[in-house]
Amino acid sequence: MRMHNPPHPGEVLKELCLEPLDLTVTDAAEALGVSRKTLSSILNGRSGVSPEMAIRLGKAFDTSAESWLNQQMQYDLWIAEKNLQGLEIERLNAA
Amino acid sequence: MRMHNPPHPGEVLKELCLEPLDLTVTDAAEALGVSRKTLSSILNGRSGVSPEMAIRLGKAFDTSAESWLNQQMQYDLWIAEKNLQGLEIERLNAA
DNA sequence: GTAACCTGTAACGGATCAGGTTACAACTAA
DNA sequence: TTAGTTGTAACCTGATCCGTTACAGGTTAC
Repeated sequence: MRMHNPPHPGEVLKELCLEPLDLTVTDAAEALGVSRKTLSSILNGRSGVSPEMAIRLGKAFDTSAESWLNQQMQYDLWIAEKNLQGLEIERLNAA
Repeated sequence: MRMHNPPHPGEVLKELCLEPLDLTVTDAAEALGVSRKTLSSILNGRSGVSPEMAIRLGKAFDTSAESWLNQQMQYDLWIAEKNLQGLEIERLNAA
């Protein structure tokens, strides 16, 4: 409800990390210790940021792994909410 | 680094949601719209809380889906950090 | 033009995971 | 004994992460 179309973490990664440093996908992937395809897939929004990838990003860019996973979470949640649109679930918590 | 052994969300779910309401696994699973096995698997720490499950939990127990996913994230991150123990990644952020 | 990169991506395969159904053994309570 | 609850094994489907290899298209330098 809160977030309208949260950005895919890959966009943020590209705009805030790779582009400012003029890093090529190839070089960044090598530095992160993953294949070029894996990083490219994230940058183009075809894969999510896994916990392990979040740790790699945190170490490489001196950020917190949590911040990357939080972005991924917001994105996944937004997708899931669209998928479960109209789902009715009875309230279980007693007053 | 911060969290020592964060609890699996299933533990929290059992202790804070099911037990206080005397809810059986069978009844809760039915109310959530998932199979008994799926819920049991989460409660016993054999499955994680997916984004869709987080939404179901949020609706059923009047909590935020984010809170469930955050717990799952902390747990996943803790596991991933153990798996990547000793991983060295060169710092890429220019000063 | 040619060579050297960088890039996205298709096409494999492997591993893991969420989720379902069915079925069974164990336990508890009426 | 009978009924309800529970964990879980077995099996299936679909999705996702990651890897390698290979290709086509782009850019840049010579």
